[in-house]
Amino acid sequence: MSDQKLTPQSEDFNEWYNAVVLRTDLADYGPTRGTMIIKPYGWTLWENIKAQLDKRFKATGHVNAGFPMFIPENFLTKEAQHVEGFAPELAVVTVGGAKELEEPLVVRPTSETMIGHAYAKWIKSYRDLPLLINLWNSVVRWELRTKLFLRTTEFWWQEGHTAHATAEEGEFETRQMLDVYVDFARNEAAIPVIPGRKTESEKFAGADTTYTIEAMMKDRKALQSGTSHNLGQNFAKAFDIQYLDQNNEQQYCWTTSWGLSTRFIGAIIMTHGDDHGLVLPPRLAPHQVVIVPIYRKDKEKEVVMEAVERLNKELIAADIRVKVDRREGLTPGFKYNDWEMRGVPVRLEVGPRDVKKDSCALARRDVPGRDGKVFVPQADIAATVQDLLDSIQAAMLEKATNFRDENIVDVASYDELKTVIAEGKWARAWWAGNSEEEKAIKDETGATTRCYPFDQPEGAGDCVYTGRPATEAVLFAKAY
RNA sequence: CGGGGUGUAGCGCAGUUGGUAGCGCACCGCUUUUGGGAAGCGGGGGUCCUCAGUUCGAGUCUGAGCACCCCGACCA
Repeated sequence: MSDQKLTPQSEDFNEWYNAVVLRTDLADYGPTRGTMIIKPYGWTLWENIKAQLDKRFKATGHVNAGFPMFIPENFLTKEAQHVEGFAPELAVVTVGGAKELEEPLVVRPTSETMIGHAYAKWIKSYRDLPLLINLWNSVVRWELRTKLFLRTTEFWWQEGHTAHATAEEGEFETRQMLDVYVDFARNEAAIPVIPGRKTESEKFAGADTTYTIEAMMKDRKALQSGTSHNLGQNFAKAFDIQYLDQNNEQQYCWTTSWGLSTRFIGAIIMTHGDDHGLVLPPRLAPHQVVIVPIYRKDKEKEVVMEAVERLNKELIAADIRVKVDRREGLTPGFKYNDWEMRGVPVRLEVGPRDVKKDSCALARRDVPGRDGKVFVPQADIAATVQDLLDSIQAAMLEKATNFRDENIVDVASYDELKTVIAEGKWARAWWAGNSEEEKAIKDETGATTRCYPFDQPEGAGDCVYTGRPATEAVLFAKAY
């Protein structure tokens, strides 16, 4: 339960974040370093995220499956880039059933290799393609520095894995699934992500191309919130995923993978949260409406609760996720603050005075305090609340979009880039540099390339760092 | 894995020259309260991070170990 005020974001964003996660009961620390217990409130949010994504995956022809958590160690070594990328962060099991294992087992950091093994067995002919499978699971990466939701040793996610007959189909799939993430982020989470392509140095280990959605947090740091990889034929060759084409010739498949994790909860927290706590987008919030009854004596309680139950039923009947706060011994004022901290989009208050007037109070979370409170008739409450939820959802997206746009600056020189980054903003610049030059910029400014955004400026220009002719602009920002 | 810091009730902390552990919040009970973070009274809760040492006696002194946090390097 909540007690005192939170540290304001402006004072210490990091402390604000940790306190919000713990005090709103989204998550807790696990007993071993870097692990996270996702509590029911956080898990319900994750379930709502899952439902929206899963719906979109099914609509694009994908099916779910379950794959083993233990991967034979030699699988990881088959794709050169992949091993190099993941070797430092693997958890390895060497003992099973009290006996030393013949071959150590890697706890999956991601399932490309296990999928490669299976797809090689399953795919024989062009008739078996495309193969479109998604996994909902958890993976383990031995991170050195962890933070709840953003980077934990074990995290939950979905990983899609597909195999196709042609390069074009593979690329189409990779882009299509990034579009799914963009649509989900914007329309369900009210997060105006920027889709784009990663530079060479920021690519997934083993991918030809990595696409990303980048989100701007309230401290203006960037958060990579979902990725989609075109794996080309790299894994197909490493795992011998071949099919016989119409001409009776063996061909290597073209594979993709794409993932979005519980990190996205961190994106929601840091995109919308304010000094009062969480602000959850109505479409994903575990509770869309909380009803707080107000009464003093038993006689008041009786009439108030009668109205509360009636309103509750009407909202449930309209498929609105509603919770009645029936806790005794807490003042209404306490409950207002409590649910505000937990980010519930709409609070509905009913007291004796409302009962007399057939009214109730509606408070919208995106406008905290008394300012966001209006009195409305009880009649047609479901329609009134639904309108309010829609309007909150839209307002949150608009606010986040404005914030994002105000904090991205086009820069024409390296000096300008340094200034903009030092101000905490993102810089968009013409770019024709290589990985070493990216590294140099990171060392000097702390900023990394986030992506070549799909939304590009007109024309061409000179690279902000090297002065070489550039045809693409890249986004620089400090990132989580 | 480097540099710094911290380990005492669920959380935040105090604990004097070494003398047998306390405060606030939270929790439980009762009473009065309840339209923007209520109050009184009564209660429960501790391997003082671990191990070893010094001492009649260690939360306090010594040594070793462990864990966590912050800052860097590495990463969804």
